[in-house]
Amino acid sequence: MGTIQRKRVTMSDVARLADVSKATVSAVINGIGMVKDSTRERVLDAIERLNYRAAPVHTWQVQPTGRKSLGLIIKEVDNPYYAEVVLGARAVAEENGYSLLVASSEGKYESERRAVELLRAKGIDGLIVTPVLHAQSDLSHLFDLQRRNYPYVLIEQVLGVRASIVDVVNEDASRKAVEYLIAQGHTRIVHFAGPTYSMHSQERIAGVRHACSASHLIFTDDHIVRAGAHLADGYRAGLAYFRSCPAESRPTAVTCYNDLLAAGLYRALAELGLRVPDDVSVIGWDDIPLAEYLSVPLTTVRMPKARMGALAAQMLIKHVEAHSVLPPQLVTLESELVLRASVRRLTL
Amino acid sequence: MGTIQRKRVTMSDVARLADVSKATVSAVINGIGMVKDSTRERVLDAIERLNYRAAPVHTWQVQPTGRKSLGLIIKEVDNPYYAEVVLGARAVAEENGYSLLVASSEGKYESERRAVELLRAKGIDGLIVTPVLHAQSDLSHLFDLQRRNYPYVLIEQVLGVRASIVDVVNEDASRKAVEYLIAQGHTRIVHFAGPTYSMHSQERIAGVRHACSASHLIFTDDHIVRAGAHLADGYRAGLAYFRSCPAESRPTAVTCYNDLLAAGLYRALAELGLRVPDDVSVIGWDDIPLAEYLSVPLTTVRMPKARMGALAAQMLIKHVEAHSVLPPQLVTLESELVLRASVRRLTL
DNA sequence: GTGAAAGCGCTAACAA
DNA sequence: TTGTTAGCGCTTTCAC
Repeated sequence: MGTIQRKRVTMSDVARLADVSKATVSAVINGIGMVKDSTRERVLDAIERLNYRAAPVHTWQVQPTGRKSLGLIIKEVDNPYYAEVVLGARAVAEENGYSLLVASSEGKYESERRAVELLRAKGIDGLIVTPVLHAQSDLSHLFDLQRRNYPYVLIEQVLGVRASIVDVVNEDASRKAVEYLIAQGHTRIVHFAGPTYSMHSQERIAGVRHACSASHLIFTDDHIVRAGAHLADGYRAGLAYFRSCPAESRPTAVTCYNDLLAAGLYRALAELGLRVPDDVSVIGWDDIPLAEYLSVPLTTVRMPKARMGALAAQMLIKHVEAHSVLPPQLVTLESELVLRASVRRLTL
Repeated sequence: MGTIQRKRVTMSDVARLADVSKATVSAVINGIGMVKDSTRERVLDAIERLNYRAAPVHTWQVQPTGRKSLGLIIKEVDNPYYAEVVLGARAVAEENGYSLLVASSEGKYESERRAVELLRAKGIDGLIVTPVLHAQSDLSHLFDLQRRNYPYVLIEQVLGVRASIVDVVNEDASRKAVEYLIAQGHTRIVHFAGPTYSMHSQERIAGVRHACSASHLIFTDDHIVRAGAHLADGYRAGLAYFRSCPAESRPTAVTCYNDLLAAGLYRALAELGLRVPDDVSVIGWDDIPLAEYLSVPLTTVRMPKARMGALAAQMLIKHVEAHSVLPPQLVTLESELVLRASVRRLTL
């Protein structure tokens, strides 16, 4: 009663209390070998009495089957974009006998750092990271991995790290999207921007900016609306922006950091009595499954989400299973503009 | 060249090649203590040459800060329902200094089993599981946890396991939903059912069935359409069902296993020229964020998703940190019918 | 700065 | 069926 646990309860404690040897305790716990029922009872009872929990065993021998594992650190749990990336990575992992463990940084550097350290320390075989953009861009946790010769792959570029990377050319896609809008006769374009912790967000802004200036369109910081990454963000930003926007200077088209933003914007526009695409054209990014199921199917820049995850997993497994240190590998994928019904051709 | 690696490369090998002691190698890897630059170089070089990867250390001492961890096994990565559960669990975990690791079974028993074993074997401190319904209902992996006195919490009931559980009364909610439809004058109700591996799916079917029979409504197996859990499933099933359904016997209302199904159904109906709610009323389940952003905001049964995750995490942490074995705890939450625009009042 | 040696909690091999 | 013993790969004193 009220006994204070000073030290971790160990297998020896259990053995002592049950009056058996450690080996017997081990046998009971792992359900191997034959142990007399009465003995098992005693052991189990001792375990409960002491609240004993076996310490993880670092089985230095061949990994027991089904213990191979990969980690994946994403940035937003509730973003279908990452869901598809996870699914792609998971498929490849399973194919190769690996289990996939996912952690999310939710855009916070500290969380990412802790997740990286945790997964490595726990003996997960390798890591895929979608790194958050950080003010001071502290890469120490990644350098730490390098030092330890720990296999990892980055999804999304991060400057200053020599590692294997899978990424997409974002600027290119932005250009295509904006050029398409311009070709349809749009001249007043606004961009709803994503979170600052995302490199993709930055690249998409830059892409839109360049494409506009290349076409001699005016695109200032006023044409960038900081929105976010979720449905509610698109709704809020859309409502605020279009409410305070005089009808005559209203943008004819909006490009959104992602499809979720676009879907939220749809609703805001509907509430304001504005129709898509008649009054406002909308372009999204990612091509999440929802995009084609919206009331007005969404024109969007398709990211090869599952492919990115799959490729990263493939690369990672190669590194994990290599008998020697492999040189970093860089794969860059293309994105593609998917034309649907959310953009209207303007009469000139 | 071509040296075959017979055994795992160990720290001793590195020490030998670098001509230092194991302690020095350890110091270099962990970046602690002062090591002469030239020595560090030699060690790092040896690590690379041998492709050495430090084995996970089972630090029997106090866990280094930021190593506390919880595992959560979900059933579908790309289902916003689980995203919310994860978010709820994650928030509580972080608050208490735990990192959350997520694995998905994708509805497959084998995956669940492997994930459970992996997370336990790797020394994750505790587990939350949304168990898949399995034909033979093999619970051995859960009993294994019991035997090991390993802390875990179930989300969704599973028969025959004495464990801490967080769940929702599904049948009740089904009844409320159907009674609401009936009160609105609906008499021809069809249910789009979810995947067989989900207990919730079964319960929702049963709930609808009971509610109908309680109101002397005809509800046979013909009124159950096996759909699935995703947008595409709702679309496919919707298209198939309503296409082959003579107009005069067309259901006036559809209840869907989840909101995703409902959203997919929306699109199918639109393509068939049927309007929601004018021609067909729709009720969903879960109340995912999307529900209120649909073109016709969806009436749905709200599941306390984040709360379930949060509560499970809270319970789990209590078990993990308890100094003695705690008795299983059972929490049952209520769900709530959220009235939106997708159900029409029928004139009689 | 570095090395030798002790010890961690556990499993495995073998003897009883 | 059970106990004894010998490791496992790593970190950690503590001399040098």
